Amino acid sequence: MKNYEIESLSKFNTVGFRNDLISWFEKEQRELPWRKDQDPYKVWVSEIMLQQTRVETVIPYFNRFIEWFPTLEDFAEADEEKILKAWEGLGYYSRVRNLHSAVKEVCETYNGMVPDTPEAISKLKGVGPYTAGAVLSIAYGKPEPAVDGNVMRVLSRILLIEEDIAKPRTRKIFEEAVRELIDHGNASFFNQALMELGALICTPGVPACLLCPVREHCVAFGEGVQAQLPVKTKKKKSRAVQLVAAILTNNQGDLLIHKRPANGLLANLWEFPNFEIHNQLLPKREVFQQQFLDAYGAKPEIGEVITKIDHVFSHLVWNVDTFAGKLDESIDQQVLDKHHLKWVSQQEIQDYAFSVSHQKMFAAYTSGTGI
DNA sequence: GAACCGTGGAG
DNA sequence: TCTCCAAGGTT
Repeated sequence: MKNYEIESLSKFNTVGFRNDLISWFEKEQRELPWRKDQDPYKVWVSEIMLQQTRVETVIPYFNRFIEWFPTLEDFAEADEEKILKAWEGLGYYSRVRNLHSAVKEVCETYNGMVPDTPEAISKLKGVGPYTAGAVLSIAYGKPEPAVDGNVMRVLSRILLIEEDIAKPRTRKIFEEAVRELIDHGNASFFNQALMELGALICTPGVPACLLCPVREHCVAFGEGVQAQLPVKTKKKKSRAVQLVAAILTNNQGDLLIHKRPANGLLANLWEFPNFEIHNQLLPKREVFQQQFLDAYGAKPEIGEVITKIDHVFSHLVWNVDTFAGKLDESIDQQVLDKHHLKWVSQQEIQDYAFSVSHQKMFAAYTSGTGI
């Protein structure tokens, strides 16, 4: 049953479209590290990394990841600190924790074989409808749709679909379209070709239609409306959060770091002690001192601001005033453990995964000059 | 369904 | 500077 009839699909030259699309892909596809073989583990890792992330960004992370964890078993056995370090700077860190959990599940429940059915693979943590279809088609050749932003943009133009692609329910319309169009003999190339076309030719804004291998099939191009598609409503703007942070040293020159909670923003990553500023009545230095004292029972000496950081997340902004300071009085080990605090040397700090915002603070601290 | 969850690059 | 975005998923 379908609740949306795609007008142009009845008289659409499906076979011609498939052939033109796949022929183009065979000739023009980029050489990418995850295309060297069809190891389901590597395909899976690449698809998770590529979620909301550009190919050029992913390439070095993928190569290092496979060096560190060549097989599914290697990754399953890795500790949490190491997997977060492998993901440091990539963003959306729940991806790697979910992947780790799912890979361990595959080792225990599926004897180390990545599932090859939609039902089984979709139950794995972090594997949604797109990733399920991508792994099934690319690694196993199964004719399952893998509808991402590229596919929705490309098909919205080819088939002149004007549904709002920002709405979750719209994805189902495109999945139905792909089920009609997909090449059952080469689902892997068909799905990859749709995405590659979206990345290289059928781009947002003004697409390169003169270079497009399937423009004769494209309804939007025929009507000259390709630049108006896809229809996508805007997201609302993010809120700002004021923070005060400090890089604190003790008498041995060690640095105080804090492990973030297991859930929420930047979960399980390390950071320098920081607090949210709710009301701006006191100088920020004193806000930090007071909050630190209330939280941990010690009062640091705080120097000058070493850097002001505006860090943009997907749905909020941090404005962080960062100080350098000293903490002469020692904090009891039990208190450190309870609050997930730790003293580390400047050498040891390299082994801990930090968010980019805190890497910026540390860079300002080590460069000494600040600002 | 809307909000949450990162980052860096392009226009 | 600002907006949008890039191979989404979870709650």
